[in-house]
Amino acid sequence: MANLADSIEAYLLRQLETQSGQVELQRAGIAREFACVPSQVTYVLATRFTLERGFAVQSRRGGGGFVRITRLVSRGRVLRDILAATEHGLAQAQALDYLDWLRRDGVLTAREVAMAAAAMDRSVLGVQLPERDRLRGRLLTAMIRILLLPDQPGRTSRSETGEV
Amino acid sequence: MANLADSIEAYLLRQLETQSGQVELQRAGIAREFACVPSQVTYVLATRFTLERGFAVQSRRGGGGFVRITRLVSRGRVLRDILAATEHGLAQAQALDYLDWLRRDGVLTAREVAMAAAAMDRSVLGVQLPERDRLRGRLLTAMIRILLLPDQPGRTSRSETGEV
DNA sequence: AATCTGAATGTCAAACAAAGTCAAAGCATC
DNA sequence: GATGCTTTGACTTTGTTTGACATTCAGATT
Repeated sequence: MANLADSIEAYLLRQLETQSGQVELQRAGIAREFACVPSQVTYVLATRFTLERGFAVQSRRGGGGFVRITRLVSRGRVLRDILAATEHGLAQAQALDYLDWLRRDGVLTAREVAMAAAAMDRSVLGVQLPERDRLRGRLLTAMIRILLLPDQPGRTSRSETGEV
Repeated sequence: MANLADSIEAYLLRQLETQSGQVELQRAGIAREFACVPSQVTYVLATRFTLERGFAVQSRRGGGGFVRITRLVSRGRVLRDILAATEHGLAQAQALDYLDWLRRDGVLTAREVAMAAAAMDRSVLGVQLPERDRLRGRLLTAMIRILLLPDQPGRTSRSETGEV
């Protein structure tokens, strides 16, 4: 248990504990504290602070750059099932079922469902079939995930790469 | 996130808020207030207060010179541009600008914007570049179009179930 | 009128500051 | 000894800050 990645993970979890579920840090700063290369931190984020484990990571490069970790509000098992199922592709009919379910559960509004459904329509996706279902899966995952963030980060200007 | 450009942007947005949508200032003055070079202000104006984001910047040099920022209003054009995006394809940054626009204009809620933005992220789309922008264009068009259709669910809450 | 002058803003590229990627090397574990 | 996590580092990409220099304008002076 005494490996670097685990230590960094533990440290970040502690931070998340004290701040309430959201922490903003500098990759290089953490790297200095743990005397390791910055990409080690990236590794920890990529392997430990994933969607499946209930975290979202956002970041920005350049001067004043940062990495922000957010613990998602859990919506229980069903949601997790959807996210899991979704990873390996998703047929249109299935997607519609999920959306309907999410609406009844109060996770999504009717408008949001309409939007998501429109986006996942096969004619819109365009790609050919094995890949199409995968793309649809990625779309639904991404959309649900973002809505699970406790507080919508009010669009900070430029890109802010999504990074799981 | 304590970088200069963001601070200046925030300051200017506050100004715009108090004045109703139009503010006139001196580049050198702002620069003094923030203890930075004047061109820093130019940078902020160039990256944040663009036409795409719904601002117009006018200025005059020389004695009595000034910089005037105006917040534009006109949803017609944006919608038209968006719907046209299907054909031409749409870069991610451009898409975000459109969304932000629509939110300020009251067409979309913050959640809807977040959702659409998540769906259009390059990492989610996955496809390679010439096609990726086209796909993004189709997505946004489809999502917006569905909301514009008559007899779609209206823009009213989903409240009671509260919290994401 | 024409010119001078000083007060503004504009431009552009270089330096700086982050974070992201990816593959290769290192280490456990079965 | 094959497999799968970790660790490292070189390189890339994105975003910010600075400064030197150019341009433009209003008003004062000829």
